[in-house]
Parts: sequence; structure tokens; C-alpha cells
Amino acid sequence: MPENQSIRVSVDAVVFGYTSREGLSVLLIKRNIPPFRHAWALPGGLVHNEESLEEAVTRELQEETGVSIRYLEQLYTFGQPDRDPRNRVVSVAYFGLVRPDAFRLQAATDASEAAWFPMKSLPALAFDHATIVATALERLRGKLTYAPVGFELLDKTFPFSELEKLYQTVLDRPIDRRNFKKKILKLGLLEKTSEKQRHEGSGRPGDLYRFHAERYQALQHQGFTFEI
Amino acid sequence: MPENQSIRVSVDAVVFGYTSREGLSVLLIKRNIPPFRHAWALPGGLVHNEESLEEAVTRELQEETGVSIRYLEQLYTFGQPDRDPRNRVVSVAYFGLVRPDAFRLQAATDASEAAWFPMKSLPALAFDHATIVATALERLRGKLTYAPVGFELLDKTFPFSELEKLYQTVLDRPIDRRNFKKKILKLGLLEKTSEKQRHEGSGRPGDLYRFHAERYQALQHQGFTFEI
DNA sequence: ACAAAAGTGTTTATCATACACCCATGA
DNA sequence: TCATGGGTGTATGATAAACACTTTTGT
Repeated sequence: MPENQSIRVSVDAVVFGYTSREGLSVLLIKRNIPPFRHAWALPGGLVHNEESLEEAVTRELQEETGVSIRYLEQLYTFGQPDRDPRNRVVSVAYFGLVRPDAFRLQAATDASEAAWFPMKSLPALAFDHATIVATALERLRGKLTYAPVGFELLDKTFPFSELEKLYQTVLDRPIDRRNFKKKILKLGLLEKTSEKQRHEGSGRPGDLYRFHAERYQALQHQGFTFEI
Repeated sequence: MPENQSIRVSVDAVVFGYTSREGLSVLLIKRNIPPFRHAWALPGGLVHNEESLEEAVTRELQEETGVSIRYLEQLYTFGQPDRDPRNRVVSVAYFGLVRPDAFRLQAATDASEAAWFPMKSLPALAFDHATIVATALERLRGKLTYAPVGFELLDKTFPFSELEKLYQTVLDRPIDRRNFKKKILKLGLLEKTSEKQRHEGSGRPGDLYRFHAERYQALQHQGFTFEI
């Protein structure tokens, strides 16, 4: 009796971008086919027969938004029978992070049907995508504290204040500047560059730092754990 | 072109049981249909058209092993195109924990094709099930330190030594008895019962404790975090 | 000169760790 | 009485938290 299974498999991606101006944003596309025609939805689509799930998300993201992803991991699989009103679709959701350059690039190319929405002002979403976004936000909050994923959302070099603001925005709580800096620096994963921040408005320009991804990977294999 | 998708969706369950004698064990079934006929595999099977993923795992576990699960959560979705040599099958894996009584019960009912295997001596497994088990073990190790899941593997009331041994076995490192007890008790989630351990062999019988699941849920909603 | 943001250190409390002896029971 | 495992406290070091003034830059 389970032989005539008619379930489809799709992937969906929750891609977060961040700027200190707008905070956390999510990449969405406008659907132009039913169901939920004209509604905003997560980028994604049906998995092809010969591709892996990761290949499917990457492909869909490329096709639908043109955004290239630096960090991508599986989030959760959503499989309620009624989550798609037409067919049964099980969706494997992924969770991605991009740096501000990808973010800004996209904002410029505005002819397309893809757009960034700040988390504070998300539109109504198709299917159960609001649930998926909520799950992704929880995951991001969790990961920020026990994995160095915050750097994936910042430029390659960044002033400390950006990192602070990121943590404060996403975790939604105030952070003591001095203690935070001490903790982060003690991890030994940041390198101060010789450059200074370009002045944006007034105030003293900050020193720019760079994250040592390789150093982290090395330490990680020795049982090192990031912790904020 | 993605319209003639032919991918099936299955669920698989990695169910762990624990006794201080045998350590951590996994529930397996013997396959009696190809592929991998006569090999050991995780309980699981194709999802029916009208049921949710959770319903599917629960049903399969019931049908194939008769074991009832206290704790079940989604683990990861495995979707490599070649993971099943015949058809493309995407499998949503779940991660479950049972108490020793379910464990012992099953051991008695030995006519069936389901059996517990100690992690130390797993047989060769069908498909990519060895990978799935490895992923589940990682998850268990992680969860043990930041969520009170250890209690799901013990009897309703248990002596402190059982909890200690569980942590030592699963995390595979020695633990200081006094410090461990202090830490756990400070969480305020354990209640000492008036009973004492029934003597198994020699030595002083230990006090029996009970885990306060409701109390934990209440605290959890107030932003409390378990941490060992 | 002033407004805005960045840089920096010390004190205190809390928590983690290391460590050893006495007690209850069964044989 | 002996062997086995359970119960318990203290001292020390490490880490987290609280907290404010000075410096650099643009206007």
C-alpha cells in the first residue's frame, strides 16, 4: 500500500543578510505561478531527479535570485500533509548567510522579482514559509553563541562596533562593549589589520579586524569550542 | 523539466537505549526484502500520502519493533541521489530515546526481527545508515550537555550514579562525582524521593531521584538554559 | 569647541576545579 | 571484617560582570 506514494520533494532557502542600518534581512522572491500567485515566498523549488539536495538549493538560489551563498547548512524538513494546498510537498529547508556586498549588489539589480526584506517588516509569506523563517531565526540566534557564524554576515574586514551591533541586533539584548571585545579577542580568531574604518558620518574611525577562518578550522579539529 | 520528479520520501529512526551494564544501544531491524536483504538497518519506511513525517516514524517504529518512544525529534535529512541503489529515496531521519523498561521488554520478546545492538558492536548496516547513526550519536552528545535529555534514557527514578555513568559513557570522558552532583542539583530539576536503590550486588544503596519535566518546561519558557 | 563614536582596565562576585575520607550494606 | 559503592565539603584559580573616562575624528 505505500507503493503508490505521490509526494514531491522541494528545497527552500532562508538566506539572511545584515547591515547595521537595516539590521537582519531575508531574501524573498515573488511567486508568479499559483498557488499563492503574487505572494512573497522563500527561494526554492522541486529537487531534480539526479541532483543532491545541496545542489538543488544552490541551483534554485542562483536561478531565482542570482545571489551567491558563502554559508549554507540544512535547517529542518517540513512535511505536514497540508502545507501545500495542491500537492503533497515535503520541503527540506536550508539556512544561508551572505555578506553585505552580495546584499547591496542585489539591491541595485532591482528589476528582478527577488528582494531583501528587513525582518522587522516581512510581508505575508506563501505556504508555511513564515514558520520556516521563524525556525531559521531561532537557529541563527543559537548558532551565533556557539559558532563563529556572525563573521559570515559581515564584510571581510570590519570594525568591532559592527560585530557588536550584529550581536545586539540578532540576539536582541544589550552587550557590554568592553567585555564583549575581551571575550572575542581572547578566542584568538581575529586579526587586527593595519587599516582604519572609512569615516561614515562623524566620530573616531575604528580599527578593522579580519576573521581567521583557517585558524578556527584548525582549532575546531582539536576540540576547541567557540562560546559567547 | 522538474515536472516528472520521481523521488520517494522515507523516514528512519535512530532509537537509543541505555543501561549501565551495556552502555548505549541502538534499535535495529533485519531487512527481509532487497536491497540489502538480510542486512541490519534502521527501522523506517516510506511515508504514506496522508500522514505527517512524525506519524510515519511513529507508525513504522510501532509496526517494525513494537517499541514506544518517549522522546523523538527530527535529526537530519539524507538525500544523496545514490543512497539507495534502486530508486531515489530522500530519508528524513529521526532521533529517539527510550527508557530501560522499553529496552528490556524488547529484549524479552526475541522472536521478532528487531534487536538492540550496543554501540560498541554494531553490525554492518544497510544503505547509509551507519552515517545516520553517527550523526545521531553526535547529536546525542551535543544535546546531553545543553538539554536535559539524559533523563529520557533512565528509569523514572534513578540513583545519581546511573546519571553519572550515563554521562561518562556517552561523552566518553571521566566526570568528578562531587562536582557533577553539585552542578546538577543546583539546576533544581531533580527531586530526591524517599526511596533507596534496591541492592544490586554489594555496596551502599543510593538515594533515588526523579526528574521534574514540568518544572523544566516552566523554566525553559522563562529563558532558562540547561548546561553541563 | 563640541558632538559622535572608539579605545581601554580594574574590581568583585560567581563558578569550575581539584581533591579524600567516612558511611551503609551484603557477603 | 572486608569489599563495594555512595555520600559529602572546602580551598583555589578562572571566568564573567559591572562600571567611566579619555582619544580621535568631522563639523
